[in-house]
Amino acid sequence: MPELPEVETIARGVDARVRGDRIVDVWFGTHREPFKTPAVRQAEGLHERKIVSVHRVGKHIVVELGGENDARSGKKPARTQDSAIVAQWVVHLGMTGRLLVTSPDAPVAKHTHARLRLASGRELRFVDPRRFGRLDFRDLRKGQAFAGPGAEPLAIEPAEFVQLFRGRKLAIKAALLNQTLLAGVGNIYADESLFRAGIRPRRKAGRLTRVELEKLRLALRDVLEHAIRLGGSSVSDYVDAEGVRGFFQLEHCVYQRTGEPCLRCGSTIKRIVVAGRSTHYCAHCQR
DNA sequence: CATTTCACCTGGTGGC
DNA sequence: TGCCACCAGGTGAAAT
Repeated sequence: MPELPEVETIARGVDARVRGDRIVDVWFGTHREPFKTPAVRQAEGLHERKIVSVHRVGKHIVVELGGENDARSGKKPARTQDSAIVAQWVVHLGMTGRLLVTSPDAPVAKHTHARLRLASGRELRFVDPRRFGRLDFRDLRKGQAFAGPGAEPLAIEPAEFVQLFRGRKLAIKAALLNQTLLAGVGNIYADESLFRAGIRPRRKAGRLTRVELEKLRLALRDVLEHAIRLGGSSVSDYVDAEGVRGFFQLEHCVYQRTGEPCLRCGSTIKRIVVAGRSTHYCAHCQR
């Protein structure tokens, strides 16, 4: 489901609704859980924490947590140092994951794997039919702070961008999808940015010129920023934290437009497979 | 090490 | 209506 613009949209929406709230009850499903940290340990760590903020790192959603969760020992939670971040809940949505803020009496969707009841009465729910998503709890006092791999496509400078691909023999499309190089780019925005930069997906990453790479960096940044403004791409079932669809799918130039005319030159959009992923491009506009 | 392939899942779609 | 093949926005382990 989600690439950088969708994850950014969701993180902003969740942040707006749960920032400052407190987790008062935690429920995890048990059926082959998509969890990095065992559900029991996550539930213990999340209980009675304050949600300080929610933001995006690459395709990950990081929930910053404060407060002492000593409710289990019967003591009242400490209120003084609430805003100091002591832990993180890291959510990766995989292909079909959703992070939803609901009212407590909203019907529980099939494939709901986690429910966090909040002091405000709302619930934060993780739903993921395909179970490619991951949930992870990190205790900062144990030095487990989350650091996403890869550079941020919205912030990377020209020289660093060039350096990422130097000497690499893999296809530029495959390189864009590699999260340890750039974090957050997936299949849609790889295809769309390569179209806008006029570069064929199968070109070897290390053979691109400095000028081409700068065109690509700017195309990627523009496409991602534009998509964020439109709330992401709703290709099948993607929705934001409120269940609202995005609109960038209406602006796709090549992605899932196989056989249709190129919006720029009119020639037919082709579909090939690169790095095991379907890849869409215009053979006339991309060289 | 760099790169490629494939398994992991459920669900939707379109052909017959 | 049903059955089946194929496709799907992501990763990371295993193979090359």
